[in-house]
Amino acid sequence: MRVRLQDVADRAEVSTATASLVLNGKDDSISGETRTRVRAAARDLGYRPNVLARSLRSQRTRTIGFISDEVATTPYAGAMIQGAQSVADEHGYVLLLANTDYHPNVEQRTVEALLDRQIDAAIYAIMYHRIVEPPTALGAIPTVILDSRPKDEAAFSWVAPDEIGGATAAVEHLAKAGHRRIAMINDQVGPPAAVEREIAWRTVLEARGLDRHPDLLTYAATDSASGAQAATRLLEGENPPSAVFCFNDRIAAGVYIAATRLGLTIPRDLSVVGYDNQVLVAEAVDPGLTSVQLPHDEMGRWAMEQVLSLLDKGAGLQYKRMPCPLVERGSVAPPGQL
Amino acid sequence: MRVRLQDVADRAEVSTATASLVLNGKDDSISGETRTRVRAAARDLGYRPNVLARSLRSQRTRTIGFISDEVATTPYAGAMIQGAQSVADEHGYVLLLANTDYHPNVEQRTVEALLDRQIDAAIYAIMYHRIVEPPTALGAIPTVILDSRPKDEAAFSWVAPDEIGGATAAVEHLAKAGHRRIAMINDQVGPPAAVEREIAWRTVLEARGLDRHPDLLTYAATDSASGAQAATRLLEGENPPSAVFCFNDRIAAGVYIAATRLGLTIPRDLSVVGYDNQVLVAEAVDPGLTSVQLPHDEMGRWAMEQVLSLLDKGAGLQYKRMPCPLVERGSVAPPGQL
DNA sequence: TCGGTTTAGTAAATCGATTAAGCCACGAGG
DNA sequence: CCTCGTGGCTTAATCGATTTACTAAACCGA
Repeated sequence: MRVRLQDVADRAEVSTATASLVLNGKDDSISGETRTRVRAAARDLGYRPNVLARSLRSQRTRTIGFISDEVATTPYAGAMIQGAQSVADEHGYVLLLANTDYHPNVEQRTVEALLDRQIDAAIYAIMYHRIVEPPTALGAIPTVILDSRPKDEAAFSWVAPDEIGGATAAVEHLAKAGHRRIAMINDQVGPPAAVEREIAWRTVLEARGLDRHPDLLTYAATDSASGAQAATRLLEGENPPSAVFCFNDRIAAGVYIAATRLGLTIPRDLSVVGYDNQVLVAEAVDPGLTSVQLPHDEMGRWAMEQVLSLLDKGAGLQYKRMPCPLVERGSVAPPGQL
Repeated sequence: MRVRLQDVADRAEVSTATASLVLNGKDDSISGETRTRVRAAARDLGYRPNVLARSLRSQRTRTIGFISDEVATTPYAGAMIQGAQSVADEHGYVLLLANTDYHPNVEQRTVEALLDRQIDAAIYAIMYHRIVEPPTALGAIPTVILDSRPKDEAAFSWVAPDEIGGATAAVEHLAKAGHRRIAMINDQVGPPAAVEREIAWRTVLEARGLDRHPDLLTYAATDSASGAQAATRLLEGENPPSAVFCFNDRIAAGVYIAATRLGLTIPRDLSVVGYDNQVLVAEAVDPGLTSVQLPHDEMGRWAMEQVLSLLDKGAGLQYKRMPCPLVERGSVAPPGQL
């Protein structure tokens, strides 16, 4: 059996009250001699408090619920969990994991399972496909939304990638290299990220007076095969672009495939920029893919910090667009003389 | 404030004992009329038991600790967490996450944080780089080792990929396509997985009487740049292989890069098989990479099932090598006439 | 009518802490 | 000599459930 406070108290020949007071540093009114006796007893027995019992009394569990719709499906979630977990750890908190399986009923059930366990607060990490509306049950505790925006932006703290900034940097990078015909292959499903990246792309073209022919915009599913198809359409069209900005790295990989099949060399004949900076993809292609990094770890950290300050300092709601830095590899060069 | 059992009891005009008995189905000695009253009260008030209080009494928290050295670093962990989490969920259990950061002190600390929270059991998921020795503190509760083997194999249940089977299938696949000079690019660090895959490769070559020239084996770091270097060595040697079996998909991606630079076409001039089946990599290259799948989800599920049966049925220790199926794409063809 | 068994429910202990309130002895002040 | 204050502890209530032991009333057959 585990050592209880009672055991410590017995060994030090004091009451549990005294033992508790000493071990929690509220020992103003305890004599130095007793203090040492209690501490020695605790050390000798290897006493560790039962957090359950303490939490029941204090009404705080130092546990944060992490609710996610795809803990595993993408490599994304991992980095966010990692970030959140490490901040939690620094503050003596722990993460309780839940999974919604994209299903409202499951979500309802798992959120309740967390609340039943008296989590102090929650992080609702729904991948950035949509505007979310967290289950009402979460209204009972501080909740921060991670990697997405709530329907009611004033009701929750939230953090999401600065898509506009990231996409702008990507397109500017191409423009600065000298490209005047910069195409975009966007996600055909049209999640918020896609909408924002497209706006940024369009804005840069306008601001710089670049070619804005409608053929320069096309859509694809977010896998490399679809990306290759879309790129082929683009490159075999009447006025092929000299650079392509892709919704994600998988599509960008498809652009590589299409380019190679058409006898084009990257970056000599075609420059490419991706999004997500999936190292696995970006380094699997040759030359390495220049891509915009999604700040998953930072967002996870920010979310947890925000949760804790909501909890400890009773701070107010906040939201943040986390910068998405451009990671340069070898897929961008000045346009060739075609 | 949350609704307590007391509130339900008050509303139904019974004692908390009766309310508890009814709500837990131990109502043999409670009249039908009272039963309905209690249940109605609970429903009306939306009563949900406080799991903390229950756990304190019952000494079971229905919580499993998931200890990992890289929750996020690889996309692997996600799938294992996912598998474990979904089985846990089916049984009304919940996952408490911890992170060792590869650091024994941190590990010690976080494991204790979990034990302080009275987890019922643990899964110790250390990525398959090494033979592990879980912290002794875990001896106090049932523990299953996931994706690796314990130093003392008889002390824990464990599950790891069947590397021998997977690698054998990969090399056999190449041999059956007609290749007689099958090279291997292995991980230069030499984790258990590398050792086993190399044994399997060697065994198939021997069994089938294929070329076993020492030049056919070389080593690389597990990224694509190093893979490309190693492949270049191999292909520019005196007797280049017609097929390469790679320790992982990133190295395989390097092989693609090297082949292209040398003017070789995959699979016409060179067949390639990878390991890990990282979809992101395997589909980013052209043609798609044939690769051996690591059964992360299945291992996660198995580990959790084992944990729960240790817990519920007091079952005995077990271990399992989970099969690694070969996923065929387009990177293997019969050898050309060189 | 009486002892004995059911039936239906309750009081109270318990899990392992925290903490407000109270008690006792001793020394100082009036 | 009595009271008051204070240092140094302890007692007991509390958090929200579960569960054992017990009671009170109804019932039952002789």
